[in-house]
Parts: sequence; C-alpha cells; structure tokens
Amino acid sequence: MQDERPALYDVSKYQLPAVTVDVVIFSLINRTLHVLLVQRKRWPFEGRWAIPGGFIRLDESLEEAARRELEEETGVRDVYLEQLYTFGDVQRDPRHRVISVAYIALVRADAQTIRASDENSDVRWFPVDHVPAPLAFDHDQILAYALSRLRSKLEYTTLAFQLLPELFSILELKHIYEQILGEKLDKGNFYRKIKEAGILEETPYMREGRGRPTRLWRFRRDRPGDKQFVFRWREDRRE
Amino acid sequence: MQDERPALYDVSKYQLPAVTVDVVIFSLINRTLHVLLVQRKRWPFEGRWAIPGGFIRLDESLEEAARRELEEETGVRDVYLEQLYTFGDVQRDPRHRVISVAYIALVRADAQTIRASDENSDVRWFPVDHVPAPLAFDHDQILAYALSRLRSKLEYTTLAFQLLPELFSILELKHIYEQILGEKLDKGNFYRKIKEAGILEETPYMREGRGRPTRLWRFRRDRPGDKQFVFRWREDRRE
DNA sequence: TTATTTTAGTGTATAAATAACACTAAATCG
DNA sequence: CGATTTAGTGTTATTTATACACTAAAATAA
Repeated sequence: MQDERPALYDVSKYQLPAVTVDVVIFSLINRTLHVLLVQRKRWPFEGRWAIPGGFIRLDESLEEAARRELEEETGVRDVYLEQLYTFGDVQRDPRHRVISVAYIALVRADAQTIRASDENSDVRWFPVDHVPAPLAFDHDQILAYALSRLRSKLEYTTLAFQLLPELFSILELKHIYEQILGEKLDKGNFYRKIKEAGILEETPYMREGRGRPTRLWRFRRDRPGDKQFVFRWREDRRE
Repeated sequence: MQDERPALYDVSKYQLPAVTVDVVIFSLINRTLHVLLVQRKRWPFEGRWAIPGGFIRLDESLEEAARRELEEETGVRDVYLEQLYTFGDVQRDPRHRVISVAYIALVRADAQTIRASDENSDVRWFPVDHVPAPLAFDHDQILAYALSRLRSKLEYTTLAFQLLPELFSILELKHIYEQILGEKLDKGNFYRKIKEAGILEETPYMREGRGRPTRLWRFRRDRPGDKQFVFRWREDRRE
C-alpha cells in the first residue's frame, strides 16, 4: 500500500487494461451544434455510430493522442481540446477491459477541412439532438456528459468563441449560447454583458444581409490579465 | 480509424500502459484542511511523500478501485468520492508508462478510524498548505489541481458538508468555507445565505463553549427536489 | 418614392442579489 | 457585576440581473 507501484519487472505480473482516448468533436454547422461520429464496421456494435477514438501509444501523452485522433478524423489542428472524464466500467467493452479517457474538442465553423461531408461516409456530423441513438458502447453516456460539461463551462469561460470563425457578429455569438444552453437569451442584456466583459475587439468590417448590416467583431486573445472573465447567464447550473 | 478497436486477439499486439487510481483524501483536522499522504519506501522517489494509489484490477471499475484504496488507507467507507482528472504524461513514472486516474475523497471530521495517527507512521495527514514538497511523481500537480477543484465546487455544491460531522454549527460551516477558499467571509451574509438555501435542518442540540452557546444543525439530505442549491460566494472563480 | 418588413443595436425602469457593517444575545471570566 | 467572548440578527447602499420598449439602417414591396 505504501509502495503502491511495483518495480519495473513487476508490471508483467499484473493484467493490464487497454486504454483508449475518445474525442467528442463538436462544431457549428449551419448555426447548429453538431458532433462527429464514426460508424463501426465490425463486432461489437457493428453498424452503430461511435465517438471517434483509438488506443493510446506508449510514447504519446493523453492529450497528444487526442490531438492525433482529432487530426486523423477532421484534418484540423490547433483546436480547443479539454479532457472530459475517464470511463472505466468493467463491462463497457465486451472484448476486453478498456478504460477510455474522453476529451472534448471544439472545431471552428470555418475550419471545415473535414472528410465527413458526403452522405455515405462512415464519418459524419450529426446535430447533437439528433444523433443515431443508441450509440456503440457507453457512448451515449459520454456524449451526454460532454454536452453537460459544454453547457456549464459556457457561462464562465470563453469556450463559445472556439466554435466561431475569426470574425463574427454579436448576434451570432448569442445564437451559439442559445444553441448550447437550449434557451432564448435577451438581446439587450446579451449586448450589454458581452461588451462590458471587454473580450471583444471591434473590427471595421460589416456583413450585409437582409436587414440592417451587422458589425463584425473578433475575440480578444490578448485580454488584459487583470480582470477575469465571468459571463453568467443563469445561476442554477452545475455539471 | 473507423473501427478503432481491434478484436480480442489484437489486444496483445499493443503495448499497454499501466493504469493506477490515486485518491487525494481530504479531511478537516483541528478545523484545518488536511490531505493524507504516504511515504515511499523504494526507488523511485524513495522517502518522498505521495498521494495514495494503486493499480486497477481488471474486475473492478475505476470508482470501485478508488473506494478500495480509500478503505485500505483510512478504514473509512461511505465517503464522498469524485473523479478529478487523468494524468498521463509519458515520463511521469520513470519505470514504466503509467496513466493515473485521480479521485478526490472527502472524509468527515468525525470518522477518524485512521491508522495515520502517530508521528512515525508512513501514512500521515498534512495541512494542505504545509505538505512536504516536492511530492513523488507529479503529485504536486495532482494535489494543486485537487485543491483548485475543491475550491470551485464549494460554491455551487453541498460538498463542504461532506467534511463536517453529523451535527455542526453554522460558524463551523463558515470556517470550512474560509479554509478552502482561503478568505474571510462575512458572518451576517453567511447566516442569511445558508438559511435561505434551506439545506440545513435545525436540531434541539446546543454546544457550549466560552461565549454564547451555539445551535447545532444537520445537513438536509432530503432536500425538496424543486429548487436547486446555489451558494455562491464569489463570482470570479473557475477551475 | 414612400411604406413596410427585416435584422441590428440602444436605453431604461424595476427587481433581486450582494457587500459592508452596526447591532443585539447569551454565556464565561476576573 | 462589568468586561470579554462567541453567537446570531438587522439595516442599508450598491451592484447586477431581468424585462421590455425603443431607435437605426438596410432591403423589399406597393
């Protein structure tokens, strides 16, 4: 118990579980939150859709494995990535004991280098409220947890910006919040809060549409470290 | 990539990392937040203090492993347990690739069945701001993260109650908040908020001390499911 | 060419939550 | 029996949230 780790030669004495890294990849497509799923071709759960993932290699960290997986599936580098939770129930995979470290990735709307475009692909984007349930393994549970984490972090982090392109309007940002929180927000209050937060940088650009043109903004990465960002929309949330 | 999991016989083709479960065990001792550490007896990090942990067995879930570990170290069952984070840097253990799933446990002040009492033990409680740093492996990092999680969850969960005995005074509860948050709270505002939250149940008991005796309360587990518990002391926190 | 529709953006009155701090209460201590 | 100690309540100013009405600038329709 004290010396809980065996010496090197001891490792072989233990039966080891397999470790995978699964990445719940979100993106905004047509103003709707989507998640990337892959279709399984073999037993178990043949034909079911699953969260993309793969075995960890001994020479890469968990996050490196997640980034590799992400790039393999989407071709995208340089995205927001965050560890979600580790799922380790004994029977989650019928073949072998598998422990899965789940990550969340947010891919920007304009970074669509993705090979998941055509209808017949075995890699596809699904709107988060229309996934082909049940998913393989315990992936319904993982997805549900990822969404819940997304919702709760939206309010006190700048996470929403990770889903937007470089330039965006304030109402587009509001739309993301509404998408993820699943509720309407007041326009005036949104404008006020987001401006007070001081995390937006005005650009000279406008976008024209049907009504009045809209100003485009960019996310200020260089935020003056002094005051912290808090952006709370509701009080009664938690994970 | 699509079929990211090999069939059963394939598992042996991969080199597998070892998986441990480490449990950061907190308790309140003499009104101060303490963490349980064990002293290593062998290389690597011989003599250094470490967060208790052990290898996962194939027939137990992650949480079961954490509970087993916890009971081995403290003799305590029935405690608050929550998964913290999974640490998997390649070089965190010099012997072998080890991925560690860290948990937080909160042990109630009155449940001191612990064999960590005497000074010469290799299992000991340390005040969280006086741990014998550096700890073994990356355990300084794990402990720091555990504390930060504890702080942020304190405000919107009933987590603090897990550290208190069955009966406690409101000022004792306030003291826990101050311990963990590391700042003084206003007495009047604390009384008001905790009472409005409706999570305390008054008991007929009092405790006598030097000044005016104090009323004892108990935590209401049977909270009427309707209104959610929010108990925020500061706005500018996150993890 | 003017009225209507559409989307963008601002302002304001009220309600609610928070923070600061002064006060009262019940016991022991000297 | 007054001072001290710890417990607990009350009051007010300030900040923040909420609801909702208003103005603005473009396209489109009459």
